[in-house]
Amino acid sequence: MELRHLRYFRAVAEELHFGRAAERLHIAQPPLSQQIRQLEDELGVRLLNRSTRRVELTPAGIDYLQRTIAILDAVDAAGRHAQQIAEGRRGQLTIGCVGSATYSLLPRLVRALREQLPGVDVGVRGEMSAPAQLTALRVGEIDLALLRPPVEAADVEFETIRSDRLMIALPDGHPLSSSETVDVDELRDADFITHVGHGRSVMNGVLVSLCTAAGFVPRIRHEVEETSTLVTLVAAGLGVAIVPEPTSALGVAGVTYRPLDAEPAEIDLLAARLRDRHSPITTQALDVLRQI
Amino acid sequence: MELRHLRYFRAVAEELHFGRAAERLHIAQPPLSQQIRQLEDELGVRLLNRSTRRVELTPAGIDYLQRTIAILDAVDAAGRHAQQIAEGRRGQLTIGCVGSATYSLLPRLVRALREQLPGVDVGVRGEMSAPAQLTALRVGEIDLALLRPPVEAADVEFETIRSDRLMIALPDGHPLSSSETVDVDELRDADFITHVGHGRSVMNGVLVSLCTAAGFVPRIRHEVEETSTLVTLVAAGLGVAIVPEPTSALGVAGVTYRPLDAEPAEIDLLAARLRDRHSPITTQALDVLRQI
DNA sequence: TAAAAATACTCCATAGGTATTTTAT
DNA sequence: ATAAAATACCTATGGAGTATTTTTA
Repeated sequence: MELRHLRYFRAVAEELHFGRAAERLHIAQPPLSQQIRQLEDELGVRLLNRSTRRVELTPAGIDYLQRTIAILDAVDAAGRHAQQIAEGRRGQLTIGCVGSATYSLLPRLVRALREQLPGVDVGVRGEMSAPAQLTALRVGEIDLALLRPPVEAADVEFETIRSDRLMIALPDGHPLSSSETVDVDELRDADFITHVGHGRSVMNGVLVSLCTAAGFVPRIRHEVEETSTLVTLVAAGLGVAIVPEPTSALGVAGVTYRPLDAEPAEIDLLAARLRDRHSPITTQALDVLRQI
Repeated sequence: MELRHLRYFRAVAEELHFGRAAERLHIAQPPLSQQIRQLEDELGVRLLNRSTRRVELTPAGIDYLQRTIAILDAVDAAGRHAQQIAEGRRGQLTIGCVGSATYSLLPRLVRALREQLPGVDVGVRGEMSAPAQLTALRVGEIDLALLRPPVEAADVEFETIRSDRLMIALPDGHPLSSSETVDVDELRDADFITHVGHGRSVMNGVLVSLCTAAGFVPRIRHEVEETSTLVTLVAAGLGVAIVPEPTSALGVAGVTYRPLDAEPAEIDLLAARLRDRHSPITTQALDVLRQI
């Protein structure tokens, strides 16, 4: 049996007329009669009661027609889905994200993806350090990483998405909040709150290198896992923190942000994916990401 | 596209080897390669990544394989269902039944049908008079009727299923319950409870003809719609009733049944269906009915 | 270099066309 | 008498076979 038989049967069953059905199928009537008979012979079931004056479905034919339509639709749907998957418009996508973009860029990206790629099932893993994201990429835990430099990995492909101003997060009423901008030098005596360090957090490295350039070693009083914790501790007056501008999107009360006078004064946000396994879905996602 | 493409794709996708798949399909390898390429070209999607050393499914291919298997299974299922419908082993069947068999034969029949024709969806309309069943047959409300003679209808086909002893239903302690059997003559002064008459109930006709043959007119005190009501009224001492033996299966307390001495002493139970529209499902049902 | 997929070509089975017959109203 | 399905027969597309080449691990 072939789909041809089903397509022909559907036409005859819907037209209830071999001549018109043949016309609709752009074939002559005799081969249509033959194919229908072939189908019935193969099934061993009469699907149509026909005289020269009337064609009608048997009970078995009524059921078979419904199933035939469902099958033909399923064949079409299978093709469309395969195309969508090949184009990256359908499937699973899990995105990793550093803490400083988890509450600003990431939600906007997810919203845009849902809108522009409705067939894609988007998963999210926020508050991941850059090294953790590289590992997650390699083991397939995430398909796309959003992280900050410096990162080195030959098997990963990077793309700069945006550059974020470095800010100093101060408790409300802190002496330094009176000035428009804050110089790194002015932080010589400050207590710092950072993400846990030793190469696990990029921002920790930024803090150390900026202070070292200014000729002092930062006094780190608290190390935290999550950005939300970091900002909350600042609000509680336990210290200050250097953060990329989007962190302010968290909107924790009691924190004042001031631009940091430093060189460099900005830090990039990168999108990364594995160099091999260039799945079309990550390509589509990067397209959407660039539009934001 | 044809089912051939799906069958071939399934084989290759499951074997992940064109040579073995071709063997499994009993064709040579080159035409298999051609058909797969044809499928991919038609879809515009690469389903398999292949080198001379390794064949593997693309993400689109993985999805397409699942759908392919579902489609091929659906094609098989459609054929099987059509066959079952043609054999009367699948479909809808509604059975009408007179009151006196509604509580004995009918439940047994339904149980047997569920067992022997599990694909058949059995519906039931009990407590129907013979004329009502004939009408219901004609309008397609029921497919099979269980009724008692006399019935005349040229468009309906009858088959005698069984013969039931006529009984007299008496309130417990009724004088006549002391004898083993009851003669019609002894009922000359009895109050009768019957189904509503005037050709609507066969048993009503039986009562009248038996009494007329014995030379008296029965005193009918109550006419009821349902057999259960009839028996309940007997139990309440409001009168006696002539019923076919299976009515006793109702098991209402306070009623004594005695064989009736009459000519005839039995009444047939018939199965009936429309003479045209000989659906296979009613044929199957009659087979089951005969086994009971 | 060896295993396996792709290519090149050939052949024939059968889908589809044309002409005609049968059938039911 | 006529419309429409079935039958008979013919044609040619394309599915499948054989032989060979290409590719990559």
